[in-house]
Amino acid sequence: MSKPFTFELIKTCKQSGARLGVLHTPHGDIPTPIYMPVGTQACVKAMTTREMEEIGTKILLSNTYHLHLRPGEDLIARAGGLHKFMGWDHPILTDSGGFQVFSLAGLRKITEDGVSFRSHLDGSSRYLSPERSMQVQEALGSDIAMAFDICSAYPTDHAAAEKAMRTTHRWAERCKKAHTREDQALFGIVQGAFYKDLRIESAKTLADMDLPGYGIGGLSVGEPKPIMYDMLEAIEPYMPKNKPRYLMGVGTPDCFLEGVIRGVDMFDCVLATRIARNGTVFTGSGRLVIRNQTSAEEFFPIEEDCDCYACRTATRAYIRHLLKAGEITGARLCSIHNLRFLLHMMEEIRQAIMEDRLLDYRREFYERYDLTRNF
RNA sequence: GGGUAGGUUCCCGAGUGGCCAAAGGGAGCAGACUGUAAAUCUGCCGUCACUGACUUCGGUGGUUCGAAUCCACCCCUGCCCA
Repeated sequence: MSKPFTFELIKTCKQSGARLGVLHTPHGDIPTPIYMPVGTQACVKAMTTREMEEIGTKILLSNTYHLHLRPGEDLIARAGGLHKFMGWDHPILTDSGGFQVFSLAGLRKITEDGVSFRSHLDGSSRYLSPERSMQVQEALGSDIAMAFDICSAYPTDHAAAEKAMRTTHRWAERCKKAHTREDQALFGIVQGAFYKDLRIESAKTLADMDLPGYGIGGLSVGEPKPIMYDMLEAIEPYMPKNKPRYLMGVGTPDCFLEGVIRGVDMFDCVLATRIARNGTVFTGSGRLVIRNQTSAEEFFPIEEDCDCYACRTATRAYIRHLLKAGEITGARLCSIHNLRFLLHMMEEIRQAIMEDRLLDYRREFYERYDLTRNF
């Protein structure tokens, strides 16, 4: 019934080397490069699944850690799986919980076997391991499951980064062994912090495991962007050509461009929806803090040429008013716009790759985009 | 007319002799945000020549080394009684 998971590399951009492909999953095909909006708790904050479809979302991300704690994977399994539970009949990727272990530092203890931590909800003692993460993700029934990994902070010394990376590799093997669902792909995650030798070793080690796809983790955790780009360039030659590469947690317009040019196929990021709720929107000329006074009497859309619902129906002045008044619709309109902005940008990037002119596209983009109004 | 409670910085509201330019909210103005403990968090919020000075707590005058705080009178507001 369910098609095997495959990645089809359609072409590489003659100008930039960027990749154009299609990911075939049991819940549909995904064109790459792709941006995956994040719906941590089985919901992209402030958005309905219908709206997610309307803005052109092809796949979204959800989270093992959060859903395990609440409502629990068993309940979701009884509901018929995550797709049915949340009313999303398109592809879903679940993160393994590895990043939560990282971002909730202080509440956890990492051993060779796994991680014990305290629930941020009620303080109860919890335990996650590669096997447990696989078990939860299989119960959720996502199309793509991520291996349970260890994400190092920036900066981290070489020895600690190496140790975390080695453990991540062993855990990836354990994930592979524990993973049983044929209709779910398991992606490994490249680690190695900010050391090229470690990154390369990680890429090679994971490539040898012959997994259906690979995340690039541990980046965008506070390091300068050039360092992140260096890491991408270092591992690119060692990443399997016929497997999708997913740069985890990255989602600014310039990072999309620079990532795609360095061989990345997939991105996810909470930034778009988070800054939306906090009153900031993406525009082709840079970010706009629409919550600020300067937008109070701007009786025109966030972007005249944007096709999103917010830009078709609302003015900046109105959205600012809603945000200031604490009306949830303000956050919703900004979320719709920001997600659409990134999804649309990826559509343009794919088109540019198709036409072998991604470097031209990048130049044109930067001509309009004010990098001092970036992230 | 009598009694009573009160008038504090944009708003609400603490403060009742020095540690007060004055708690705490709110509003306002900014900043942060990249595999979401985030519709969150942080900063500013009397003026200026800003490690100091000046103006401010209904008004005027007084007591005191020193007053938003005590006294006198006046103005205004709420409530109660006639």
